[in-house]
Amino acid sequence: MKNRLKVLRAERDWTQADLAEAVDVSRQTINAIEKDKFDPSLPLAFKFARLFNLPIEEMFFDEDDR
Amino acid sequence: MKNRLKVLRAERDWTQADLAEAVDVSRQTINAIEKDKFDPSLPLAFKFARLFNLPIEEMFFDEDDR
DNA sequence: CCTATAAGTAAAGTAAGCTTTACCTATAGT
DNA sequence: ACTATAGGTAAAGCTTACTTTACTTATAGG
Repeated sequence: MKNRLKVLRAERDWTQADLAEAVDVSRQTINAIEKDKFDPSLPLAFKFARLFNLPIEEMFFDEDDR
Repeated sequence: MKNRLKVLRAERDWTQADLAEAVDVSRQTINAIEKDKFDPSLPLAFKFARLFNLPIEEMFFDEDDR
């Protein structure tokens, strides 16, 4: 599972810590997701979607889908 | 997190076992998700989305969103 | 050179997702 | 009444998501 978090963050000039606070997880969790260490839970994916006002499918990409 | 799996299944006349097989999880997992015992992982949500050809946000609903 | 800030990473622990086995209940058909 | 099929549920165990603490590296500004 790939994602666009780093870019979306950059567009807003947010740090990993800023984003972590915004969706209420630890900074390490954001780092791990950006580095593809693991996938976010579905509830967390919804939080990102709401925060960035984007559909989940436009921020997270299932490898199998292509 | 609520979901429309039961309805989507009914529309296709599929059993929980059928759906489980289609997305490659156990029947108990489908049952638990339908009964809101837990949320699916994001990868599993993507599988449902692909299977039913629907955006994730049209099958799963974040309670906080309203 | 020193300091501050951002990012990367690792270890240990808890919590949530998911599996397997197994049993129980409900409904429908014979 | 018996059988088959679908759904509900529970326990034990494994894997993955996430936390906390803590150390490291990179960059930029004084």
